[in-house]
This record gives sequence, C-alpha cells and structure tokens, in this order.
Amino acid sequence: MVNDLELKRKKPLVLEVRDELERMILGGEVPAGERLNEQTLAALMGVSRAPVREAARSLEKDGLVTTVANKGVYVRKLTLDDALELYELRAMVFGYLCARVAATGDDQALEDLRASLTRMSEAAEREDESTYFTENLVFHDKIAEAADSRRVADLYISLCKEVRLMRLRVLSGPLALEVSNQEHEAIVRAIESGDIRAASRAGSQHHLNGKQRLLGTYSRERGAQT
Amino acid sequence: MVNDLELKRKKPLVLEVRDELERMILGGEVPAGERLNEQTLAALMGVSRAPVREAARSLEKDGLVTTVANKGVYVRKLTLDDALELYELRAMVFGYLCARVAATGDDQALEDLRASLTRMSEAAEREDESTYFTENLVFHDKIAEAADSRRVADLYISLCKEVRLMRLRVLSGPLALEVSNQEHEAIVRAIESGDIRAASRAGSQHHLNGKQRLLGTYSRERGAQT
DNA sequence: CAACGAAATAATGTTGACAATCGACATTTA
DNA sequence: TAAATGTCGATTGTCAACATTATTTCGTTG
Repeated sequence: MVNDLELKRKKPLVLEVRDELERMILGGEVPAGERLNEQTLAALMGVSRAPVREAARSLEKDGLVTTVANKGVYVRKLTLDDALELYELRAMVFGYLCARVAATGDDQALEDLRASLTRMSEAAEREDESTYFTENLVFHDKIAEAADSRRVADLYISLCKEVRLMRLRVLSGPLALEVSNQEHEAIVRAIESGDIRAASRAGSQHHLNGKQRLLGTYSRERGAQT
Repeated sequence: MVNDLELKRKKPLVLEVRDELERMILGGEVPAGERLNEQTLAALMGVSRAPVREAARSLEKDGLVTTVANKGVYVRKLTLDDALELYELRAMVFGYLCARVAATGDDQALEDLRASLTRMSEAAEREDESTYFTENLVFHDKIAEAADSRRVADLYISLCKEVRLMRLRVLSGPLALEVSNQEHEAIVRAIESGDIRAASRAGSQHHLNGKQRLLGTYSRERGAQT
C-alpha cells in the first residue's frame, strides 16, 4: 500500500520514516526479533533505501532495534533481566529529572502537571486504561521537558520507549491505576514543596514500584519467557 | 580452542571511518563547533560519502556531534552547564555500575581492577599524567564491563567520551593524581567488601568530586583572566 | 551608498545501481 | 551416509550521480 509520505514533505524525510518505523515497532505491528528488510520497507513507504537505513540507525540509538553487520536490523527482543535493568536505570534518571524540576520551580510546568494529574485521575475512575496510558506518557514527558536538560530528557524518553518494547500492560486492573496516580501525586507534591531530595526519591520510587509490579506480573505468569 | 576472530580482521568500513572521526574530534584535531564537510572527509579517507554520513550519525548518538538539517554536522560545543549536568548524570550511572559489580562479585574483574589500580599508583608517583590518564580510562572501562549490563555500560562509555569534548585536564598537578587514585581505591574496597550501597556511593562520589574539580578549574581560570 | 533581490555556488538530501557478504541448498567425496 | 565444499539467491554495504536547500556573490535600484 502506498503511503502519503510524498504529499507532506515538510519534515525531513528521514524523520517521517523514523516515526513511521517507531510507530510500527511500538504499536506491535512488527513482532520482537523480526528482521526489518530495507528495500521492502523502502518500497512500502515509497522512498529509497537510504532514508530507511538512516532511520533504522536512529532507532538503534534508542535501543528499539539492533543491527547485525551484513545481516540486517532486528526489532530488539528484551529479556526480563534487560527490562529490570531498564527499570532501575530509568528510575535513577527520572529521579534526577524530578529533582531538577523541583529545583527550578517552573510555575507553568507545575500547572500543566496538575492538569495532567486530574485527567489521569478521571481516567482512573472511569477505569479507562487506554486514556490513562497515553496521559501517563504525557505526564512523564512534561516532567522531562520541565527539567530543562535536553540530554537527560532525551535519554529518559528513550528509556521509556525501550521499556515499551516488552508490550506489557503492568497498569492493568482498576486498583493499579489508582496506586500509580497516587505516586504521581506524591511526585508533584514533592516538586511543589521544592524539596529536591524528596522529589528525587518520589520520582525514582515511582519507577522502582513499576519494576516490582513487573516482577509480580511475571511471577504470576510463571514461565512465559522467550 | 580455535579463535576465528583473529582471521576476520577486517572491520566494517563505517566503523573504521567512525573511529577515525572520533579520534579526530576527541584528539582535538577539529575544534568544537566546527562543521564536518562530508565530501571533504570522504576524499580524505578515500571512501564515498555514505560511510562518512553513517559514521557521523553514529557519532551523533554518542553526543559528539550535532546534526542540523540541510546544513551539516557540527562538532558539539559543550557549555559549562552541559558539562556539569554530564558529570552528575555520569556520577549516577557510574554509581549504578559499581553497585552491580559489587553485587556480582567477579573475582577476575577485581583482580584486573587491582592491577589497574597499581599501574595508576605508579604513574601517579612518577607524576606521569599521560599514562595515568589512559590507565584511568581503562579502569573505568573495566568497571563498566564487569557490571555485565551492556546497555548501561555503553551509556557510561558514551558519557565519558562526551565529557572529553571539553578537553580539560582536571587531573593536573601531582596531588590531583594521588587524590583521584585514592577515590579509585575506595571504589575497589567497597566492591571487594560486597557492600552494594557503599560501592554505589563511592562510584558516584568519584565523579561528583570530578565535577567539583572542574568547577575549581573554571573559577581559577576566571580569576586569572579578570 | 545602502538595501534588496536574483543568480551562482556549494553543501546536504535522495536516488538507483553495483559490489561484497552471508545463509541455504545442492553436489561431491570419503 | 555424512561431512566437506561449491554454487546460487537474497540482502546489506558502498558508490557516484542527481535534486533540493542554504549560502554567498554581485548587480540593480531607491
């Protein structure tokens, strides 16, 4: 099928291809471990191989694919250990970001965070997991942006995408949404109070709790490892 | 046992180009902020633009260059704030790595670390800054490898390269080498004892001290100039 | 003389073609 | 039969040429 990439050429072509590939991977259209054929993808998107190739390299930097010389790029397959490490690393980085937000004290950012918090709370009450999920991403992105540290924010966003490779919905069940949002609340409170240490702890604890929830999910499933 | 790595000495061309570019940048042959001309570099290395382009994108992922659409790639110029953030982030990540090494308790790795420590100590006594500098890199790399976490180790190595963009010799003066190596000693002791928290603290403190040394360097230079 | 604008220049972005490489299958040989 | 080897097909790696975009130059004009 021919995509409409040729029509809207405002963004660099590589970015269009990159975003499309990322969407396909994170959306689960291509399964983990699958090889990405350059010319097939190029034909699919109506471009040549070069942009596809470059986009794939860009995705590699974000850890979404791995490249094997003379063989191709494969959608990265995460082991449980990989995921656990990612959770820990992400917890550290997020704690750092929260601390920075607390230190800067951007009122506008705090207002946005409060609004996001409210939307998540409403979604939690409605048990609307899908809305909560996307709004959750927005919340974390906002903190990353508010920290005013491009380098670390990019790393954090990258780590979040990487985790999504596992395609696990740890935030399932009505209680999980409430618990998760209470942690968000704690983060915002710590930031508001300007307590840097508390913000750091609340931020990293949030993802460490996510790690525990992941472990809980796995121990319940007991043996679905690839 | 047969090691076929010896036979296949040929590295992919893009890696050759990448290493060469990295050497030129970290070695200071091209100043910060300078634009890297694709076809000039291609002609210089006797290859076409494609590998150069790909190598440049690879360097971008490590933060050594920044790419501007339709304009080119530029050697990244670090501000003092950038550098300070990098020191903090690196401190966190290195603390994590040290903690993991302490947790695994690899005897072979510890032996290597001890040997590296000795070499640094000898270099410090001879006030051989150059040898100390390179051995220092080896020491930190060994810890990164011993942590057995490819993803985080790569991040750490990348951060170290990024810092080197500033090309500051904070480890100057005979006393600095001794102090630095005492911190290394503390790290190894903490790892040997298996105390995970202590290893994490010692590791991150090492780079936080480096941050302070950097600040000291800057305030001295500023004072000398004004 | 300054300012504006269009052509010339030079660089990156993109393309299609060619070469190198790897895995699979078939063939040969002990 | 099974191991070793040769060949083939498919895919990535690399290249040179073309298209597009940004910059510079220089001539015109107020």
